[in-house]
Amino acid sequence: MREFLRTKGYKMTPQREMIFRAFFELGEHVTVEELYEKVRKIDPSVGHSTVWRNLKLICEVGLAEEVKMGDGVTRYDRVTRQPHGHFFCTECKSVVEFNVEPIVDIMTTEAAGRNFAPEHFKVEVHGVCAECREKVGRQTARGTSPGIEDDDHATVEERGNTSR
Amino acid sequence: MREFLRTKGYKMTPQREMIFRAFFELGEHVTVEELYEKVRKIDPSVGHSTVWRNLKLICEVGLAEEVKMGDGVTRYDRVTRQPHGHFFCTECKSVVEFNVEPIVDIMTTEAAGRNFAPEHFKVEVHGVCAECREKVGRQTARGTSPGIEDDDHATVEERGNTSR
DNA sequence: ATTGCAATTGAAAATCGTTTTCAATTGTCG
DNA sequence: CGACAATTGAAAACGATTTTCAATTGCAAT
Repeated sequence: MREFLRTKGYKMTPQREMIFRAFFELGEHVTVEELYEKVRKIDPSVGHSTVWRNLKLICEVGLAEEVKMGDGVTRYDRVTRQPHGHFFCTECKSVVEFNVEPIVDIMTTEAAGRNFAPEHFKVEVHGVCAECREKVGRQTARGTSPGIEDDDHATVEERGNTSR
Repeated sequence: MREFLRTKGYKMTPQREMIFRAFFELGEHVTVEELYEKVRKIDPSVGHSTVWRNLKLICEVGLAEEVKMGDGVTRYDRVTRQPHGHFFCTECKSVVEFNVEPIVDIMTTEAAGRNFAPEHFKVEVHGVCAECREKVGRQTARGTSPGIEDDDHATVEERGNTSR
């Protein structure tokens, strides 16, 4: 690893090693917060920005990539695995993966037709997972337009707004 | 429209009407900034937060939805149109759409198998568009051997480059 | 019309995730 | 060993978005 980084013009430091290791020990879809937590359990002196910078670095050297599910939190995914899509549960925030090979094929063809050079594919399905469907009894399944009943995303600890 | 909103418990106001109208006059992938600009050309007294709030409202009543392309800027898309994917050029920030029906079919099947209730699909291809490839001569493509097919309707929308 | 009240507004301040600044420290290479 | 660029930590800066708050304004019931 030290070598790998050196060839790219980066130095190895204790903090960096710790952060890299922690990142790869955490599973998939790691958030900075999670990584930060894990790292400072080992060494509380490691700074906020150092974790950030190194997470970025991991991406820069091609070992991970950002995954944003429009909820404001960026997650980071190792790139070692096959390309994959994500099921995002809007209720419990869980993330499940699925195979996207056939989809990537389609997109590749589509891109070629436009002389567009694809570098990265992103395929997401937002909805409600099996467990949450049971709990909440929500039924927005079919291809119908989502019910726009006001006051959704309940049960989740959102901002405690009650004013107005 | 006034009626439509009233039934949902919202009032119509001059600002609101102006903002709604402006939003629908602007094309696709509208940013708050663009909308704000357009609105305050008509009435400079309209506040920042009012535009924001109403854009959110447009989404809430189901007339538009957020489209985040991982570059920090949220765009808003009318929901009247067919579901579509986005080609996102990392160089010039242009956005081009493509049909995703076959892809949605696959995702729907995939979701059904997991008893996942899909509400929204997001399909993106990030890469370099035809024009930028010529300019920069970049070739970072993967699996794509870009046969120079007919480049048809490429509705390329230039975007002001916002640094970050 | 007049009234009551919740919805709405504008301005400013507050959040939140992320990035940058800066001085001090530490790898790496000659 | 030194020099020097890369790295670090803390704090401040940032940009997008949200909230606060007092003042205003639709709208429904009088």
